[in-house]
Amino acid sequence: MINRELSRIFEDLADMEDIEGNRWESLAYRRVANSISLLAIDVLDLYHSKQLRKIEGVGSSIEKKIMEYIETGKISKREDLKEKYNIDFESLRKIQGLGPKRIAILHLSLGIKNLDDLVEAIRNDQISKVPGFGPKSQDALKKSIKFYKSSGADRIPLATCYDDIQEFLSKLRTSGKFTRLELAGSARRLRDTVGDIDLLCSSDDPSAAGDYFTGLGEVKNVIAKGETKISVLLSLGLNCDLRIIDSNSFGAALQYFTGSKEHNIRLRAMAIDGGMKLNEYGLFKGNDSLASLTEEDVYSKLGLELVPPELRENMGEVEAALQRRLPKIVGFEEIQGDYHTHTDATDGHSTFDEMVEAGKKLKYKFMAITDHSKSLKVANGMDEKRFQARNRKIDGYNETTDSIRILKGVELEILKDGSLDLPNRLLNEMDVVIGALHQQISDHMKTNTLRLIKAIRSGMLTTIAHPTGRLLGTRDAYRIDFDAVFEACEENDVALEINGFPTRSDLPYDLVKRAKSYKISFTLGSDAHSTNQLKYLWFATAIARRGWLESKNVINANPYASKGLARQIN
DNA sequence: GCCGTTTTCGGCCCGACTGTTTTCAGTCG
Repeated sequence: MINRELSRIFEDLADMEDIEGNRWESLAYRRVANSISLLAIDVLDLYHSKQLRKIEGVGSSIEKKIMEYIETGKISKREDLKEKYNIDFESLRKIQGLGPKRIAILHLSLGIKNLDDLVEAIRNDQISKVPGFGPKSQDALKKSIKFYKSSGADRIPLATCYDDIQEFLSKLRTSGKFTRLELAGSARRLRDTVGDIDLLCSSDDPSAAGDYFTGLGEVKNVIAKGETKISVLLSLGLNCDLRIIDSNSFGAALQYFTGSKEHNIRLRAMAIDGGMKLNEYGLFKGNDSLASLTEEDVYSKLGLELVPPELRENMGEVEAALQRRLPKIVGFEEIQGDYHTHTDATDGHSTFDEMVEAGKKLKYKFMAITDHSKSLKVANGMDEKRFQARNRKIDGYNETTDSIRILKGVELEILKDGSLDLPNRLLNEMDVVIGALHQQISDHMKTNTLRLIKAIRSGMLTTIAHPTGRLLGTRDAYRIDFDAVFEACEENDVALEINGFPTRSDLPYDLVKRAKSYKISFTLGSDAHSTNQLKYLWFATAIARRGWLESKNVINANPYASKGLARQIN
């Protein structure tokens, strides 16, 4: 996958154009760097299918640059600028407080090219003597470098920190220092990964509230502290911004700080077109405030339906809201059970009884037990004999209770040649057959795609498990022609899984939205390997919401769900 | 360099905070 590399290259170009004073080119490059970094699909595949222009912000000039990069490994414009600015922007830009301009000043005055040079210059007390810098700047840079080196990855899966965030929120709420406190930013939009935590509050005594906040035990370092904005580093390794807001403009502020940036830019441009101005204090016409108390007011005065936070990505939601055609996205409370769980019969850590009890406690109407098939040896995958015994056990259990129905399931290996890991006579007994690629993945798109399509056409699968195979921060999506796979799913009544396991989050939301344009159903699964991981079903639901799915698209939200076979409802 | 329910040209979001400044530029979100 070349996305990360390309995204870095355009950031690099943006930095150099900034120094050159070409503000708008810089803006264009930065936009493209951002939209490429959000893509789950390989830009290389978009190149092959001649769809580069479909990437947000890619016009003719940037399209040419991407093609040049793929065909020659270089972009001449960048090579030219690199002659002039031989600087490692990538590492230097990660230091808080260093932007392109200040990096350029340090480069011109001290010859600083990279992080090592910067550390050396600080050690020699050279920075504080550069015009525009001073002792405070030097000290701040020294601190930033220290924090950069001690911190790990910049974004972490939402599901791995969401409990911590909620706990932190509830501690703040019960402190009595705030009249209102809300989560904003990408965590409120339920993006699959978060880079920092944005909080909004109002208080009768803002200054005392701010002091309370910076004095918390969870706060490791205070980065900035003003009257309305405080920025800190939390001990759980995330930055946290707290904005202190007048309660009269809470709705406008909540809208503003929930983002996304791209969504807000669209809204503010709309405001301008209507002779208005939108900022975190409200929607204004001249000096008159038109809306500020609630988010709904702001959207309404702009002529829009209230857009759910999960959809605010500038991916068509503004147009839909304008035409009052926003989807009624599936509700968390509509999800009646889990389509993907494991037990200690294979690689899980909880027993069958423990998992079933936990499902019952969660008031699930159904739960599919989908242990691995025999070829996945590392997970102690089960053969036909073991599955038959397991199926009899499930039948026996279902006789004893009406409160939950346990579905006979399997996460089935799709073998290298696209054939299936277990015989049809066994698969016909199953309620849920989730076909999965785990082993012997090819670098060739065609090979992977044909392998999947052959399995889909077998007539035995109900669902494709974690379709892209990506692991957040570890492994990119497999190279697959997703449109061809979606088409095959549509033709053969096979559903797509949305896997809520934190490092998977697969399908990613943008591909969910793309798949929705086909007549495909979706199953949500936690992929829980122990009872305490069943909560990941909630995050699968979050992805479904971000992918614009309605309850009719999601089998788990459907009265047929407990009958098992996904193909029954298509 | 991109983009279009006014526009294929002329715009391009907006404000807080910081440090180094005598009024503002750079950075950040």
